[in-house]
Parts: sequence; structure tokens; C-alpha cells
Amino acid sequence: MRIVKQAEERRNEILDAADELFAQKGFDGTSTNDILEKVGIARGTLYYHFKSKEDIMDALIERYNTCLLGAAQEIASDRSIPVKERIVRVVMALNVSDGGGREIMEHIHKPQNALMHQKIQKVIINGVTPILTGIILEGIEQGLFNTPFPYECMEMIVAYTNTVFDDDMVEMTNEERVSRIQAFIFNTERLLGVETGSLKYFTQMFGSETGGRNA
Amino acid sequence: MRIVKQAEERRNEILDAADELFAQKGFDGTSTNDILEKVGIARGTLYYHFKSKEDIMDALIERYNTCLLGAAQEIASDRSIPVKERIVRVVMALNVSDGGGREIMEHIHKPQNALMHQKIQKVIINGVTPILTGIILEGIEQGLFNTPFPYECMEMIVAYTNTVFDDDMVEMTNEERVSRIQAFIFNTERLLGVETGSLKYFTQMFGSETGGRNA
DNA sequence: TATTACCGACAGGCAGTCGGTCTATAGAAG
DNA sequence: CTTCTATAGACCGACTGCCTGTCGGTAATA
Repeated sequence: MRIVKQAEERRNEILDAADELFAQKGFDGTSTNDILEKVGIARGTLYYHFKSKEDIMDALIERYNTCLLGAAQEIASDRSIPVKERIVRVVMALNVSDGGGREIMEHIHKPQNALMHQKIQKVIINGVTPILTGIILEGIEQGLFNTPFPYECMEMIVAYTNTVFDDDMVEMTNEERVSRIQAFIFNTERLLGVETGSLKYFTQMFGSETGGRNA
Repeated sequence: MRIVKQAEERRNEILDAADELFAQKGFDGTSTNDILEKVGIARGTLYYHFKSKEDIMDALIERYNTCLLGAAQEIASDRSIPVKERIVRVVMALNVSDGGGREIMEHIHKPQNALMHQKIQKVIINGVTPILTGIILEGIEQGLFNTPFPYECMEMIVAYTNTVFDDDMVEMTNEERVSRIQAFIFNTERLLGVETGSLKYFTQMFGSETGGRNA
């Protein structure tokens, strides 16, 4: 049977299917045949809309990225929220994985997803750092923080958080995790040039229950 | 023609070939046929010595890892070298890519090597951090440094350095790189609880010419 | 003679290509 | 306002070539 649709609609159908399959079986573990079957189209159709399997991945990341960073940016721009509170909210927004981004983030750490993971990592580091730096700059103006290198400082924090709390790079027991969070807050206080204990507030960014991700 | 060798010798021949090929064309870009051809053996022989292509990669990382961390550990244990000097030497040793590890590290950042890269990253973070922490602890005893969380502190430094200076995660002009190094040293000073400027000495860790890697 | 190292044909699966087909639609003709 | 027609955009599926891993059998070594 032959069903003709608007290109955009088909594209999204394919992305939705790929999203789900990559989440279940990883990028390497998903064949284009799997996607074909799930969407109910022929090989040629897939390659009419995307130039390669990797192209699908890139489009998926793009979609995810736009949605997530957009939400974060919106919160970051809301000057009515106090600086510290706003930082927490931005980070929390980044941890939420529903919306347009779907469920990839839940499964991104499987070895089969190494390339996708790397690409998302890059997007996060280069996308989140400037957003957070913007808020930090306000905090500096207000005399809350004190650092001559706000961008690099935030880059360090984002890169570290992503690597250690997000990935399976470091295997931790629950206790180790707790102590690492404590240490992280302490180190962040030093980096931002504030008194010890004044950022304890940030602890809530690390969701207590899930033991999940962060950005 | 049929040439029989000791298993160990063959294994190493295969690893040597794979090392070179992965470096040239990446893991995904190298087929087992490429390796077969280069070593001059048949398919069956390869799979007699290794259970899969990924198994070859793991063995390669293992070999690299052992060699590199061994050298670093040796330097780190030499208490005759002053603490600060020793840190620099350990880091420099990690940057050298010859020896048993060969030339993989030169090419690890290609997208085709995402999985290998991720595995090496993990090894570095979990291998280098304790070595450096050992030296830092000495430094704390000597009153040189001051931090209640030496391990987590070093973990942050290692993770950041690896991500930003090592990878292609962050694209930088030369000037940006220089300013990032300055900022990094400043931030490290704060993390280690020392006076601003007292670690300027560390600048040399970032080889001036190559613009290369770090750990 | 037994074990260890080796061989190469083969199976199964994969990504991407290509010539060809269908269909929606715009615009001309009636 | 309807009917016809040309065209571009969407779609199809057989096919190619490559790739990894297997397996039954073979040669060398001790």
C-alpha cells in the first residue's frame, strides 16, 4: 500500500520511531530495517528523507537540543526570579527528559550509543555553559558571586557534572554519590568565590530519588 | 602459506596492526579484513585469538592503559621529587603518547572512535585521579594545599581537562585556549585553596607548541 | 598422538543506491 | 465550474557490496 504524506510529517514519524528504537536498543543496535518496519515505509522512503542513518541521529539531537535549551534559556531570561533560585530551576529543567526530546536521554549511556552520547555532550557543554554564565554574571553584578573567569568557571562545573553525575564514567555507591555531591557544592562555592555553606541550597538540584542525570 | 607462532606473539602482531589502522581510519572505519590483510593471516586466526572486534579494542586499551598509568604511578611514587614538580611531571608523562600505547591517542577524537574514546576517558578519570590525589595528599600534609575533598577536587580537574583540552568538545581559537589555560590555573588555585598566582608554574603542563592533549 | 595454531568458505545481516512508479496539485482547456 | 494533463514531490523494493562472526577441517609442534 502506498500512503503519501507531507515531507515534514513523514520526517517526524521517522524521527519518533528512531527515537524510541534508539532508546530501546541503542543506535548501533537499531537497524534501518527496524525503523522501516516501525514506521511502515520502504527503504527508499527513508533515504528520500534522510541521507544516512547518522543523519537521523543528528536530526534527533537537533530536535532534542532545540527543545531543551529553549526551555532553559526562557527560565534563564526571567529576571523576576532571584539569581540562585533561577540557577536551580534551569538545571532542573535540563534534567527533565520529556517534551520534544522524548526518552533518548534515559538510555544514552549504553555503549552502543557512544557517538550519540558524545554529540549530545558537546551540545550541552557549549549550549548550557553560556546560559548559566549569563545568570552568574548577574550574580556578580549583585555582589553574590566573585570570579574573574565566569565562563570558564561554569564550563568546568558543567563539564564535571556531565561527566561524573551524568555518565557511567564513574561508578559510585549511594554513599559515594552523596559525598560527591557535598564535595561538588563545596568546590563550586570556592570557584564562585562565596563563603562555605552559602550554596547548600543547590543540593536540591540533585534529585534525591532517581539518582539520575544532571547538566 | 602457513606460519605458526606463539599465541602471545600473534596477539601482539594483531594488536600492533589494529593500533595503527584504528589510528588511521578509526575503529568503525577499520574492517577486520583490513587487520587480516595487514597482519597476513586468515579470518579464523583472528577469531582464534580474539573473540570479537571489540575485544581487540579492549585489549588495545588495556595495553595502553597499563603502560601509561604505570609510568605515571612510578613518577608519582618518587618522594624525592618536590610535590609541585612531581605533579607537572606526572601530567607530562600522561601526555607523551609513545611507548606501548603507540599512536592511538593522536587520533582518538575522530567520531568513528567514539566508543574507544569513551572507554579511554573512563580509564583516565578513574586511573589518573587517584594517582594525582596521592600527591595532593602529600601536599596537604606539607601545608602546600588545603582542601577537605582532595579526591573529588582532583576528579573535577581531571574530568574538566580531559573534556575541554583533550577533546574536540569545545572548539577554541589559540587565544581562547590561552585564556582558558589562565582561567584553569586560577580555578585550580581556588580549588586547592592556595594563593592566586602560586600555581602559575603549572602553565608548562600545557605544551606550548602542539596545542595537544592533557590528562 | 594430542594439542595448539591456523585456514578459508560460508551464513546472515547491514547501509546505502537506483530506476521506476504512484499521486497530489496547479493550471489549461472545455 | 468541471475535466483534463503535465509535473514535481513522495514513495517503492530489488539489488550491490561489504562486514562480522562461525565452523569443519588442516598443518605444525612437542
